[in-house]
Amino acid sequence: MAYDHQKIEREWQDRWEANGLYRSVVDWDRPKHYALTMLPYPSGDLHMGHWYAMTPSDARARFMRMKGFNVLFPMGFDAFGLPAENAAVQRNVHPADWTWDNIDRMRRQLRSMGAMYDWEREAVSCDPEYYKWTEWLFRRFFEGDIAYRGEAIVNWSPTLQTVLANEQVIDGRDERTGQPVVQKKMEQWFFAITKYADELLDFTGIDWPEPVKAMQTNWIGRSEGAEVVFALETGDEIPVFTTRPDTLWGATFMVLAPEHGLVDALTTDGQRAAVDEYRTAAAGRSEIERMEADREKSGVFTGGYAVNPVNGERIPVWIADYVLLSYGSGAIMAVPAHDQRDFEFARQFELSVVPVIRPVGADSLDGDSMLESYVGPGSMVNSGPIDGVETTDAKGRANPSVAAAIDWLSERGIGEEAVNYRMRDWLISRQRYWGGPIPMIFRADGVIEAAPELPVLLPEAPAFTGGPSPLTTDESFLETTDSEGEPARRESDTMDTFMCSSWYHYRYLSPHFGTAPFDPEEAAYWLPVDTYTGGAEHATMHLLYTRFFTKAMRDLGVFDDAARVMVEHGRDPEGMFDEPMTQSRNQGQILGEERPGDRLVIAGEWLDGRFVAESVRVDDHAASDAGPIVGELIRRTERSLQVRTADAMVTVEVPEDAEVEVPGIDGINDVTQLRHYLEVQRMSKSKGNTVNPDELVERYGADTVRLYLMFAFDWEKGGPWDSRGISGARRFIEDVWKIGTTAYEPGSVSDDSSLALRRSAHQTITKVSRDMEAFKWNTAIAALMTLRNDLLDARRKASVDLDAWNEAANILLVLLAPIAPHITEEVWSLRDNTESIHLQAWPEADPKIAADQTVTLVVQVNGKVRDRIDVSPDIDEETAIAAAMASERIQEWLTKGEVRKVIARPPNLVNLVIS
RNA sequence: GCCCGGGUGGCGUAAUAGGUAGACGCGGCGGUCUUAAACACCGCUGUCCUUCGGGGCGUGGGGGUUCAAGUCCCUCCCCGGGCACCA
Repeated sequence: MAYDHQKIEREWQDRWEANGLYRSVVDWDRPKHYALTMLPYPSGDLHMGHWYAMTPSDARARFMRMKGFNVLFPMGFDAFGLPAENAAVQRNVHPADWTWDNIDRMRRQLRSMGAMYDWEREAVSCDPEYYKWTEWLFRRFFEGDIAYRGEAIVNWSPTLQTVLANEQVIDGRDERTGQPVVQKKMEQWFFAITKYADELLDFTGIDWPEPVKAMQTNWIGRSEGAEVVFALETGDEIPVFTTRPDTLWGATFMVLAPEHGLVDALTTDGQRAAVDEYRTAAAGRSEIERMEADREKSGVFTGGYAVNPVNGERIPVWIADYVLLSYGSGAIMAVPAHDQRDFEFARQFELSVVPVIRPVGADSLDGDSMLESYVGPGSMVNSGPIDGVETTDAKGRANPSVAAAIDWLSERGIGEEAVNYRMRDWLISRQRYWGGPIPMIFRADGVIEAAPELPVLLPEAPAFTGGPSPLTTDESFLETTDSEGEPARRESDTMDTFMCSSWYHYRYLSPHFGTAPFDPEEAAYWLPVDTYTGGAEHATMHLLYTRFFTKAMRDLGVFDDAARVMVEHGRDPEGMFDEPMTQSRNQGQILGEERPGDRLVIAGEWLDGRFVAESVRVDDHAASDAGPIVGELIRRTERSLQVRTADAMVTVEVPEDAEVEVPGIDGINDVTQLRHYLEVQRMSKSKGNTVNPDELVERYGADTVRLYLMFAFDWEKGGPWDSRGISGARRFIEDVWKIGTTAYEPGSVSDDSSLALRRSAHQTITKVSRDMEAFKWNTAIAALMTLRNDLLDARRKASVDLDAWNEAANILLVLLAPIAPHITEEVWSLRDNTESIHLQAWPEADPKIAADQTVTLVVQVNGKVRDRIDVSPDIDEETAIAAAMASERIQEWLTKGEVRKVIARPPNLVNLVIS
């Protein structure tokens, strides 16, 4: 019987769905496991990256189920977002239609994976049944003072006509489109994520990848120091945050951000023109320009002065764009002697430099002659009350000089200990149509209140122009009445789509629940998520937001009902709602395959230093002297080719009338049909290096594709696709088919052979169990391939008894079931089993059978392997040494010197040190 | 510049606690089968030397600890990711 993957996979997918094999139901008598994969955006087609992210997590969920857990493994769609609006503008389809069509297509493609998703739990974030509760959460956040309206300088994308959160801006560009972002002052909705900064820095009790924890920690950017108030001569006061209050005595000037509110009042008439000019220039400077490396310090003196509160000195106040309004108070005290930026600024504008730290084991510094700031340890000088105090490299109060300064400042009421964060509050307003409406209304009397009725539905027939959001002009949407029945206006902004994905794992529990975001009965059993997998690119956005959401929901009592149900069932709710996901893992990325360019033979002539082609011919085997230019095509445009010849890189111009010949492509050829070199990079349609999973599934079957993806890469790393390697995966699957479906006929059977096969099988159980627990798919499959090799070897020799054969074959099938669910199910049922293989208990290795009968004792002389001897695994030290000494090969080495030392690690190693 | 990963055959990768480097697969080479090719099957495959017993070298470079280092320490180089005038 031949292996027909198409028939088998289709049939089993239908049967599993029909008999509800993957329905998950609360069962308090069984341990639960909530497995979750980051939900996809319904972009249209499933690509290799989806398969790479989703099939291993499916295998993990299946493994946990066979291990005895009641597993919940849901799937859904992150369905709001910009591409739907772009499609609306470009192709005149409604975003909802475009989105739902894509979801239908992706659901079909997802089914072809053979994953164990419980589709009755599916949630789609653009469904009113879903976004009603996103709005509801916004309202709770508003009532609980987490959501607030604030004015701030925001990142405005002219391309997208919307604002973006800080996290969504990378190198001054929008992380999605790569288009520039400008600074703009606007009133918007924010979430007070900074209230949770300290709790978000605490990762105790959650098993998350170290790099993600590090990235979140860096992103939050906590720094400890003091806030000190400087009085201005105008009578105003400016609070300043500093991590080095101990260096206050060395503060010789102050710098404000150009946008700082007190700049106007401070500026003297004589400086006004210069200040205004600088401020205009700074405002026009894009974020990208401001971040250009090695920029010279720029700034302008305001003409105003402040008083250093620790010594009463009059210090000048400058403005400069190296001080950011968004960090701290937008003002700094400058200590040029001990801060490199301040030092550069001081030298640039000839401001005084006063050292207050004497370096360890060195003379006092000289402010006039020093060449760079000093930031190392030493002792305080010129610092009045803290003179002589030691200063170290430690941060905050752990540094004695900082602690002394803070104490002194607070005693006097000049300043106090303070903590500052790099992270800003989360800006969630988006000037878009295709998102969850922010359920707020602006009353005629100026009061802002929550919409009384939810959901606030998106209008169905928006007018898309490609310009500003259609919601801003849709009167039928905007006109509403407030809680007192008076006319009012709706908020026209929608919510950042990261809001939808911050709580979807709760909606999955009960996607149709009508009275709360989730059913407390389900939540009490399933929460929290036990295993969460996805891409590391979400480390500082999605994964930080979702942690914040859970904590805010907890504090607003959203989980109270679930906690009560937990108690009823004897489960302690303490700590259950502090973090959304207990364990998290990241998969790497599948990149495109490297591809050589065509080998070209080009005829033509040199003209003004350029080569102009008359004919271009593809010939993979052309000798390097077959024409004037022969080499690999590296890059091409419509009229020029870059060719790497044996010794040079040549740019060839191809006029329209040049003759192009590409064998295998009929008709008149042109340069665009030439294949250029492609290095390893991300798969993308425009580069033409995508691999279509649907085609591979049709040709090889989902089981082979799943197996290959899990075998060929270190899952956490990913790497470039290699189209050749998949044949090995297919061969393995076919061997499993043969092993399982072809009757085994024992020949001259030996107990040793039978036991050896059983040993191999039981050792495989141990390895595969350990590897699957740790997401090490490649080594789990390598172990299964070894067992396959042993089974094929046993069949060839016909030397094992039937029981041993069957036991090993069954173990192979059951261990492979999570990775290749269809073929294992089919073979299992062909072997006269009536219950699904996916309901079988995960096998336990019998240590007696798995134990090796002999092990290889390595004998080293001076640390180099000189012989190997088979010995019993429980050999004692004395016997091992004796066996080593007795070896003929070792005897020879022993003649070369005297044994000085013997190290024995029975049963694996004996090392003889001779000299 | 700072913070994380990482560097092992032609390629993807593997190596619980410092103890046989290269498991497993791809590719390659040789053979069987075939009129032939493909498939399948069998064998070999880090590298150099070899009297075919074996020996030298080998995990980015250099140094160190140890009986023993891919693994630990110091230092440098390269690649990937994150952050970056953060007071």
